[in-house]
Amino acid sequence: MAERKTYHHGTLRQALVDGAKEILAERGHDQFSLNEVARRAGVSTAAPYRHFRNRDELLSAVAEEGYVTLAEKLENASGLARLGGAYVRFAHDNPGLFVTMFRSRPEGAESAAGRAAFEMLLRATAAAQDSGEIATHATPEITARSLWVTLHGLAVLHLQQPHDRYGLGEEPEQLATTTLSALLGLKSD
Amino acid sequence: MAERKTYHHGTLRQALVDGAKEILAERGHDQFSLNEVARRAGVSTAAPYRHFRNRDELLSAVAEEGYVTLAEKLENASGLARLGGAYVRFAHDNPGLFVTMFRSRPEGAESAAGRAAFEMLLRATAAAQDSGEIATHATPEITARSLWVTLHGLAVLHLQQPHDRYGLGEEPEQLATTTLSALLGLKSD
DNA sequence: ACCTGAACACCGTTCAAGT
DNA sequence: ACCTGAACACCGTTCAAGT
Repeated sequence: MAERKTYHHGTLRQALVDGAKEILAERGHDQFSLNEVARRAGVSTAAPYRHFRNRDELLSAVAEEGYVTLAEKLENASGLARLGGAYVRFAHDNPGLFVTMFRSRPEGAESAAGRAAFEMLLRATAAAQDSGEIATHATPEITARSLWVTLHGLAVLHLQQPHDRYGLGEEPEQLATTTLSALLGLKSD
Repeated sequence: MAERKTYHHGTLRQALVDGAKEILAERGHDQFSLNEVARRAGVSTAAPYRHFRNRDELLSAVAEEGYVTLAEKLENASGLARLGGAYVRFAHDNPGLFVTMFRSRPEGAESAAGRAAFEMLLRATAAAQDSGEIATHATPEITARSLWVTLHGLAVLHLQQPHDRYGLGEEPEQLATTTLSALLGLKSD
């Protein structure tokens, strides 16, 4: 807990992560540049390499924070339909961050927050099965995983084709409700 | 239909498309380089710009051929489970091409082959509804779209996490069957 | 310990010039 | 009409050198 002093910057590492998030929000994942992150932080292009092994490792740190935020959003949603809506909403509101989260290769250990997000979906699935809201022979794990897969596909395709082409709706919440309803016969509320 | 002679190359345009496919298969979408395509074709890095406006337009041409191949694969599959298996199998066997297909922004007009692929899923969905194999209140269009979304999510997540983490299986066909069964109660055959 | 300055190989793209 | 050669701005990454 000793007070640390850094040469030019207080906490360059976090400044880089924050700057990366800014660029992702402004320009998207495809236009992300490590050199630009350094420029925004006011340091040389070599400076980030004191804190991250390479560009991908910085993006992994960004992704990890993204998973934490996503898990928070999901916590505030109850029920399968709202959970699904929150997932697609997150992707819709943070496209660059969302794409980054699912591009960064989780080497070995998996994100704890990412795991926590899945656990929420798992609990909601088990509850919906217990209450008879959804009827499936599959285990809660397999069912929840299948739902995750569906929500992820919905988010990904929505980011590429934001306009409504198949009557699923335009708004993230509507997309999730319509899709889950079509597959599971889930009630909208 | 006049015989055309090109300076150094017979049909550079197709050579570039083919070379791009090779690189995508060898190195994947992230490592794709337009300059390397030119190098492989034995032309200068400026030559591709006689045939494509830019890098993205070449990748769009590649994507279009990918949709044609995908539609062919789907044609040889009958029933929802086999269609789904063929979709995930295609992504599994051609990851670089698959990613390219869903990154290239369809400006205005949509791929005819991509539309044809969806039509096949739509017909299989309607048939499954008619036979009572699947029971859902939703229209065939919305149901088919929801299934497409699911298969796409399955393919995307499988490419990132090829190992079996949730008991859905390892093989593309198994993944599709397990997932569709969990959501729809679809019979494996 | 942390950052700079300068370099390297590479990228996408442009444009005058060659045939 | 089609391609080359050379240039431009930019990228990710490395490394000796500064403080």
